[in-house]
Amino acid sequence: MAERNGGGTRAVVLAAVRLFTDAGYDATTMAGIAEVTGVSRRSLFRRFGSKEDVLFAEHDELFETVVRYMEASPESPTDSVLAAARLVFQGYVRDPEITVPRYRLVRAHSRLRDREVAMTARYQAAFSRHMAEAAGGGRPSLEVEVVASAVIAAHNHVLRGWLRDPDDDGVWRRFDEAMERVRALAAPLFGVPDEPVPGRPTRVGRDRIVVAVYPGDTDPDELSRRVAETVRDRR
Amino acid sequence: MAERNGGGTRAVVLAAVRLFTDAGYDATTMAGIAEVTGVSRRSLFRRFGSKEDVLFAEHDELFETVVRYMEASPESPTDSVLAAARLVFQGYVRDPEITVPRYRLVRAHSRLRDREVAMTARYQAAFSRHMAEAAGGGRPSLEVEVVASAVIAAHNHVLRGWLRDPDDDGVWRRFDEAMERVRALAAPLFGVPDEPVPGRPTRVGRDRIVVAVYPGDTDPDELSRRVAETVRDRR
DNA sequence: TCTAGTCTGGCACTGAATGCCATACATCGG
DNA sequence: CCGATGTATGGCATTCAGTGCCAGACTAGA
Repeated sequence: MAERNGGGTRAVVLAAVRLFTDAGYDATTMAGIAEVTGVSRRSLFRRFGSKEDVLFAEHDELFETVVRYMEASPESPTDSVLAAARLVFQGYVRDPEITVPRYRLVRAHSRLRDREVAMTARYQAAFSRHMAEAAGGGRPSLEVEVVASAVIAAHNHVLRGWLRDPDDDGVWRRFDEAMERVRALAAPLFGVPDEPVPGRPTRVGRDRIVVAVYPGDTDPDELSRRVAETVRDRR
Repeated sequence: MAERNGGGTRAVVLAAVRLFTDAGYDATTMAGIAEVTGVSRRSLFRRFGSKEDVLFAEHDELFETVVRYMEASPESPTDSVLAAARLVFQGYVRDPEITVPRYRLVRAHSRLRDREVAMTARYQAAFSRHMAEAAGGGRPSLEVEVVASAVIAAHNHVLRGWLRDPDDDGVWRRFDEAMERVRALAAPLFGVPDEPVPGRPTRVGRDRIVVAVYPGDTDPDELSRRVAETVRDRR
């Protein structure tokens, strides 16, 4: 047996990441990780479940944390989802020692890429569920799922930028901007009672935004008349 | 050696699906599939690559087809993406013999679920790339990625409904409605030059839709005046 | 007919993943 | 202090996915 040193989970993950990046993911065996860390091969499987899960162990913990946080959040469903996304982002940015090399590995191996994608899908599902439950339970509506996917897409867009250049300073500003744009996108979706009927302007959101949707060939005078009418009605 | 019958790829897939649903995915071995289909174990791996890929072989073909179609499409990038999504949907609906039992398997096994999710992520990436190239190349912008994710989310929303109840008639109507809503969502994102500035109405899309975004407390008269003005300008 | 290229099956091997059992260790009631 | 109980660990054996290698069958073309 090798010497007893790297017992901590995080130490094992770090050692594994180092092996993966140095020798290659496929070339690194669980026996090799066992040898380096001093943890037996069998125990590695017990603690992490699989070779991939060694690489994503930290991320799994993050997921648990974020979901618990989101479900306990007192804010509106949209706000708690956005806050949760911020937590996820923070989980990455705060730990570049693992997330950055992992990103490189993920880009190179399609199997790992699938695993990473699956993680974000889990977040998306959790976000959808959270918003659906706040909206009275049942299955997530189309709007809810679109918003959840938009949050994830925006998150990943900014995140990938950071992963390519972890020294960039403006990440947090860009992240918050992206989330604000998603919020603006989401607002009309939730405000519309049934569906955005073309030709019928609809006041949306208690006090934030008005959105009007018309066929492009609507007569301008007729259009402005209808808009004014609707806005006045609900004022 | 077993008798030489199920040589065709589709026949192999169907046999495998049957085995998976009858005996369970984990309990079914590649040797078992080889025995039933009369194709040798070695050839199964050569043709499909892995056990999972047997289940998703048809889907991989579909992906190739859809991407080729989309890239050759003469329509606007948004339209060709929506048409591509329609093709994907058709790929599912037209082949319930495989897609429906696969859905059940995917729901039960997290590994297969990850694989399924990875497929939709591939579509999303292809959609993003297509729109990004049409917009002058380079990396996909935030807007492009959000729209691609919304298309996928809407597609999956309707698809899951159908997979739960494949006998439902109204699928295509609901699919087209969902896509129209995504189109309405996408229009303002692409039409606005920089970001959706509150208070400045913007004409979007050559001849389809007008969307105006304002702060909720905008004076109704001022609002209708601006809308009319903008619409007239670009007419 | 000979040949080059392609597809297939059989065989052996690596390595991930799991079940089983024995052991070390910590915790707690006596 | 000690035995009992629960838990984490290591070692061992086994199954099975996945791959490299080689031999034979089949096809197309000179």
